[in-house]
Amino acid sequence: MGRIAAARHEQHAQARRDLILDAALRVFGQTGFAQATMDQVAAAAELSKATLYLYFSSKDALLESLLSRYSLLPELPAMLTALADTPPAIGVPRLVAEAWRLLQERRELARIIVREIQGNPGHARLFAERIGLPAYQALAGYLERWMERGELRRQHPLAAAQCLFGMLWFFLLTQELTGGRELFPLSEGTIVATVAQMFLQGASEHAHEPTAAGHSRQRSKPHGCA
Amino acid sequence: MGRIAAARHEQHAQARRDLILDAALRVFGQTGFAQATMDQVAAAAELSKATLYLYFSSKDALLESLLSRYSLLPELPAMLTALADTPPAIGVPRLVAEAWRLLQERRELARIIVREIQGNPGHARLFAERIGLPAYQALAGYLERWMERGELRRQHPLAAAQCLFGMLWFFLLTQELTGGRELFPLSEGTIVATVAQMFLQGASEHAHEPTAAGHSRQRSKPHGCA
Amino acid sequence: MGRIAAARHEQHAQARRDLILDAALRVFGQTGFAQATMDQVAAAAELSKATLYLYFSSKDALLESLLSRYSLLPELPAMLTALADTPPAIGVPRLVAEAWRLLQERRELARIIVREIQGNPGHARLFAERIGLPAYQALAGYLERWMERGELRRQHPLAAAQCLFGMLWFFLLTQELTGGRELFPLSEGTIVATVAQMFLQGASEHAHEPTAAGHSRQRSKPHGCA
Amino acid sequence: MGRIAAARHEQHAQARRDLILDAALRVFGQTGFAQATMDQVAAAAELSKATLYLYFSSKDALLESLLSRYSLLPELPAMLTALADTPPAIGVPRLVAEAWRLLQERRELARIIVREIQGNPGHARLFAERIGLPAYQALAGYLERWMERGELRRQHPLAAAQCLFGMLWFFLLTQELTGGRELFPLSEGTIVATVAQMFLQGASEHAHEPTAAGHSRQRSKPHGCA
DNA sequence: AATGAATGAGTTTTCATTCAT
DNA sequence: GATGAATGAAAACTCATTCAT
Repeated sequence: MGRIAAARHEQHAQARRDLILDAALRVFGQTGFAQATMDQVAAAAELSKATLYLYFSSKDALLESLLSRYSLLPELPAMLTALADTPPAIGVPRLVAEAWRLLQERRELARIIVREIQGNPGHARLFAERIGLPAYQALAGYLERWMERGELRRQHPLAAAQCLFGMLWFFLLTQELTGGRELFPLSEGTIVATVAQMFLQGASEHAHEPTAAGHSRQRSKPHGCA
Repeated sequence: MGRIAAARHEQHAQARRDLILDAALRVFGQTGFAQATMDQVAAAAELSKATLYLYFSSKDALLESLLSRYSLLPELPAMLTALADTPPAIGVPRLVAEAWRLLQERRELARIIVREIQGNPGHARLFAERIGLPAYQALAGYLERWMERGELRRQHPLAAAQCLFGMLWFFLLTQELTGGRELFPLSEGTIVATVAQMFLQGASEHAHEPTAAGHSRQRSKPHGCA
Repeated sequence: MGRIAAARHEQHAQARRDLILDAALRVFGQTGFAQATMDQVAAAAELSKATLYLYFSSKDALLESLLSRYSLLPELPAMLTALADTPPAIGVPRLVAEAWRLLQERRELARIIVREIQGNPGHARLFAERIGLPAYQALAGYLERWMERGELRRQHPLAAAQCLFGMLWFFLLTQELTGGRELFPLSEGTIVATVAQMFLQGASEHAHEPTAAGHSRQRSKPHGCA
Repeated sequence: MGRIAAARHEQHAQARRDLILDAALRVFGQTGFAQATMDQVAAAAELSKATLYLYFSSKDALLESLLSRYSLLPELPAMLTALADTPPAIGVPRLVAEAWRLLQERRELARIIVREIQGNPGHARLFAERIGLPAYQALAGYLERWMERGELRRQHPLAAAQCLFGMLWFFLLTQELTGGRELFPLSEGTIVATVAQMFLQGASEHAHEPTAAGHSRQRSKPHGCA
């Protein structure tokens, strides 16, 4: 097989893999990995079941590939680099809006991750290392930078990042769960605004008073007023 | 069968159901509902497989019962009633600490809910109505009361409640995922403090300035000051 | 489960195992292990396929059990002990006749052994150690005893034993192969007599002359006659 | 297509067929026909799987061809013609040595024959007619000739031939089975000598006395001797 | 009430075979 | 002539569920 033929070959194989992964994403996302059958995936890919096995050695390998290849928020690091000099008051709302949009688009993958990662240490590690950590670290880096500049309160940057993701994730989850928002009819705008605001200023009317949460770190400003 | 015998009978049946549900909780939580087998449940309950079917008509019915009977945070309404007059600065940290503790205890159920609710509208509705909403509404009621008293910023109380749960949930999730916190080594104290603080004051150093998130609601710069 | 129940239970399980092994013996012997399907075995045992798996964990395990449990000529050692003092001229023909009869009865197992043992070192070793060697050694012991008494020519007793089995085996094989002896229409009597005679006296009319096979052992007798 | 082109064409096809048969011989011999896959054969022939089907219409046809084309001991008739006037005392040992050598070389084919012929009447007939019988008849002819000359005992010549082949075959089998003669460490020389000797003179020290095997044929106590 | 035993309906996986290029 | 790609048909194995005791 000549070089050109080999290249065409690999191109075709890649296209097939993508086609199948895409079908699997839909099917696993819909039905759950364990309940989904290879028949369903084959039907979704419009291929025969046997063909799947030309490109993936087993059902498990297919899931593995799915979790390896796709990522939830790969754009996040770039996004945060672009926003590096945008202060949080502006940057965080933008970030939240964009992340929400992307998560919405990828709810299928998100569903799979949530369901299949638990109880499988291998997948969990894969996820943590390849998807979770990069996103956390990118956001934590941004937050830390603005902590240093005095715009954000000093705190554990990874923990803060998790809070932000947690709110987003949970809204995604409840939107998902309620299928068609019958129960919690929050508009997309409300969600994004609430998360951004909550992340920046919290819920208190009088911010920055010492709480009972045990932060001894004394802060001077608040009621100061010259 | 006399009345007394019938009562004894029902008592026994109830004990059996509980025994089985408890076993199922452990097995499904560990292995996932779909992957778990009735054999595993029977072994965990130290009963024969056929006996399970005396008390639950099917594997699905068992899950159904599990989701119906157990609740994640049934104590929450009572807790919030007790805290009704405790201001958020004190009440929220307490609430967070207690909720975290309870969620930790019930991570098995939490895992099942996360995995099995998705893609099953029936389960989702069940969860939302019997577990989610009560908790949200109890918390939202508390928050609303303190919004009215001017201690908390006015905002959609259900959305705010979701933010709080989202943060907690996500920490629980990541603790779970990473199996033994190798990757995100946050102490329990840090988690609770971070969530409480984030909920109350957010991440900003200078709180309560208008953000770009588009809240036109003008706020009278806290505490006047000239 | 009481002791009696447990015993009844084990008894039943053993009966089932035997039933299945017997069916497998017929099916594998007929069709060959690889070509045979578990459906065929199930049908032969008049059980459902799933039931087979209650008693044998896999198709391979079934074969394994077959080869472990059944033996081709387990009676041989006892037979030879009984014949220990019978001189070869009488004992060997009896032995041959009996062995032929038993092999005929067990041609199914013999077929399986011939086919499945090759290429599977594990099975080969199992066979050699549990079936082959015992038979060889029993026969070799008998032969050696009569070599010492001067009734049999001194030679490698294991090799001699193999010659005897080889002749029997090959007749069995050709009878098998030709299905209904159309091609080699040898009566049972002819076969047994031929083998015994060949083993005892060989084919030569003038026995015991030095052959070209390099037997330096000089023998005096033959044409001697003073 | 001209005559020359056609010839070239046929030549090429024949070369391909041989290439494939050779690969199949190795693969089937190693793995067993049923377990072997066409992929393996293709890989061994360094051709694509589809190409195999250009030259053989099916996997079965390939086996058929194998059994038809190759033969175990096609040299035997010629060998025996050459030895026709060599007396058994010399001829048989030579024959045995040569046959053993050839069988060793063709153990792959021997293995296939042993395994695949059973249970397939078609193959069995093919083998018997094309491979077995010719060899038997050639040997039987040789034996018969020397029976007539009084050098060999009168007996069923086909049966005697089978005895000889049986011993050889069985040694081949056990050598095969034990993989590397760990259990029966017989040298090639011992095997050949034992078989030849056993065939010629049997195992008895005092040959040619009447045995219990029921040979009514009275033998005149070799060479009278008063 | 409890359970050992049995199984039908599926699921994953394999492989001989075909066909467009 | 050769082959990469595709697949229908079948086989091993599983498991929720039933039933006789």
